[in-house]
Amino acid sequence: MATVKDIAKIVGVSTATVSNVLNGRIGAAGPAKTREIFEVAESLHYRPNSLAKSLKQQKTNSIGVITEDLTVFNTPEIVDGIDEYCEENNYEIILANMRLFKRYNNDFTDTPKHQQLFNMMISNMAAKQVEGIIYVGYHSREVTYLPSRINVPFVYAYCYPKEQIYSSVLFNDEVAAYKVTKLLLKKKHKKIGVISGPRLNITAQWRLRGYQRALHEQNIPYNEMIVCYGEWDRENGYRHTDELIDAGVTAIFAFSDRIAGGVYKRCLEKGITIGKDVSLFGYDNIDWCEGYTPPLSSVAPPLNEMGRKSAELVFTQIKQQKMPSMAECKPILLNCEIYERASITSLL
Amino acid sequence: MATVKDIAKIVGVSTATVSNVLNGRIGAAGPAKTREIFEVAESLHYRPNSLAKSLKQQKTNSIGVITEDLTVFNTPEIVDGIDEYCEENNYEIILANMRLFKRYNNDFTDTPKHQQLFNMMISNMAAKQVEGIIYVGYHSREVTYLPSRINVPFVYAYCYPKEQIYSSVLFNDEVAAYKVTKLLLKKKHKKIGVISGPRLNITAQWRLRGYQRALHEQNIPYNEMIVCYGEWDRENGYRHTDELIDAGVTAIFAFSDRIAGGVYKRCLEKGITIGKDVSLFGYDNIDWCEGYTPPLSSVAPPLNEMGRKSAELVFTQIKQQKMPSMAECKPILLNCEIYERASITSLL
DNA sequence: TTGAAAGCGCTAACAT
DNA sequence: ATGTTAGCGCTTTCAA
Repeated sequence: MATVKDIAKIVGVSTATVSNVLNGRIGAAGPAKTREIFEVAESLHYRPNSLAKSLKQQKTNSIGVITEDLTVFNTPEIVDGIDEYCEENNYEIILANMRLFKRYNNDFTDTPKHQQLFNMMISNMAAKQVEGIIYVGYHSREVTYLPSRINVPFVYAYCYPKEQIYSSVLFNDEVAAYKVTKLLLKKKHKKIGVISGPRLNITAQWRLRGYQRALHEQNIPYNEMIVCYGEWDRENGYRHTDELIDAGVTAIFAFSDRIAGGVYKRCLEKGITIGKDVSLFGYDNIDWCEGYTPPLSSVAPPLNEMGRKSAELVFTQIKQQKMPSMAECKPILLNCEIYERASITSLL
Repeated sequence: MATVKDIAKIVGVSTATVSNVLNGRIGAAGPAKTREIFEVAESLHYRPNSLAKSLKQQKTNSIGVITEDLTVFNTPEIVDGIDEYCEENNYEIILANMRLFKRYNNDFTDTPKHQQLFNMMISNMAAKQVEGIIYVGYHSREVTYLPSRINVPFVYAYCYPKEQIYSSVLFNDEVAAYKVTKLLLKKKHKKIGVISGPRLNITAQWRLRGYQRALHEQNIPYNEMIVCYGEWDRENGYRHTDELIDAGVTAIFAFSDRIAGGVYKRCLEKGITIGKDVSLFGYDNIDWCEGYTPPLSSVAPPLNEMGRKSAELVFTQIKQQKMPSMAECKPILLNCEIYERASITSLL
């Protein structure tokens, strides 16, 4: 690679002049020399060495992004949002992927091993002099990892820290579930079954709360007999369809699209037509929603926006040159979008 | 951030000694000093500045990964494979995402604008002193972009360059389609319909060739009446189901899982049971294959392996210190895996 | 308008 | 066993 020195030698000026000219300092050299410097730089395919530049300037214009697992379906879209925002602000991303799924055989309990890997990644980022770090979870949850003695802005996306001393960006499950339930109520559904994720899952709990609030507003008593729990998978939906149908629900709110997939399957077997005999709502708005017959109504988390917002927070903190206050570290909850498709119908 | 200088000052030795000790040069200092250096480094939370280190050593231990679009379904898994291999070799990834889809409204013809963006990305990577670059396409195809005057190893993954002067890694569509067809033939299907992607698409053409070869081996004449073309989407599958069924096919080979999705939909409407009345094979092995009723048989491209292989090629070239020969630049075609699920059945 | 020189943090050849 | 020194490529005072 050609260096400023090479150019300086050829043109017969000092490296300082070359640097100044190339960086657009007007009047750094006479017009003739200026042009020559550009020409030589061009012909040598000169590219400033960003390592040297950053080292000198003590500024890298880069932020680190640590993903728990890049291959988990929502992650790339969040990273994309971060990337987009960074590009607009002339920053670059250093990406590190923990590969939690493959590395630990899907064991996601936060073990010391995880903590160690986490520390390593942070350490690496610090070594690269990133000006901020965004930690992208694979799924909305509380993570126990805290960056130890880090002196750069740190933001959690799609997850939140045990202690609220760092910012985090999530989406509002309660409001989304409230909206969905209200929508179903408006369509005259009075008996709305729920197939939730695990009972202890915080996300599931928030969604349930939104569901309850909507019912409450309409003075419909909460009936726990038509609320089922299980994993986030198809199997769960499949298993609980019968009891909900038997209980006489006219609509089912599945807390994930995969769960909804199980409902489709079971209904097909039972000869029940979704969108006619029973209404169905999912959650996540995965690609395949449009692929179901009929297409599945669903809740779309604002993934791209979460990415952008996280980046925005990081930049704000970079500019402020100080850690955010406790108050500023309250998780930011963005709103989801509700997609109404043929899987739901109005009664009457 | 603490530096070697800080440590040196506190311990009362030279920076050289600190550096040597910290880098494990045994006997670089007496046991007492050695221990003290480590202690001080620890207490200062010292992290060597990798910019300075790389600059000095003229070696970054990093390779660049340029994705056409990180959010396109197959991309993350490929990147994951690259990442995995790099980690094993103590290299790191610098990721840059072109965001082709969002940036250009899904216009994927290789325009001058694309070329310009491509050059910018390469240029950026070069500035960061990456030791090699992997370009990850969003879909198997020929790309016209060539890295101009790059002096580091360059490998195309999931796409291949116009001129074969760089390595590329893809998967073998012909062999995969051959295997699928052969499998269906073995199950006594004689009349196997095809719903292909666009007629001019190179991938579609290779798959069709595999299909034809398998038929040819069994002396079954190729019947173009039962081969349909269209987009890679559900609509295409939906539209062509009737004519294939009417033509009396007992099995349908859809060249993408999304196309297969359309077949499911139409069959559901017609009261035809897939996996019983008609067998169905897809391609891509998307997550949702297991979600269809019955689960869709499909072809899984070796994404992770493609990533690993690309990285391997880069490392080989880095070690060789020279550009690969033309012969070495023949595209590497990895084999896909065939997943047989309940969507196909044996006749008799 | 131009350049000399210092220095970012680190390492490595070469003293001592 | 430990230190001196030079230098990676760049920017940036400060001086001429």
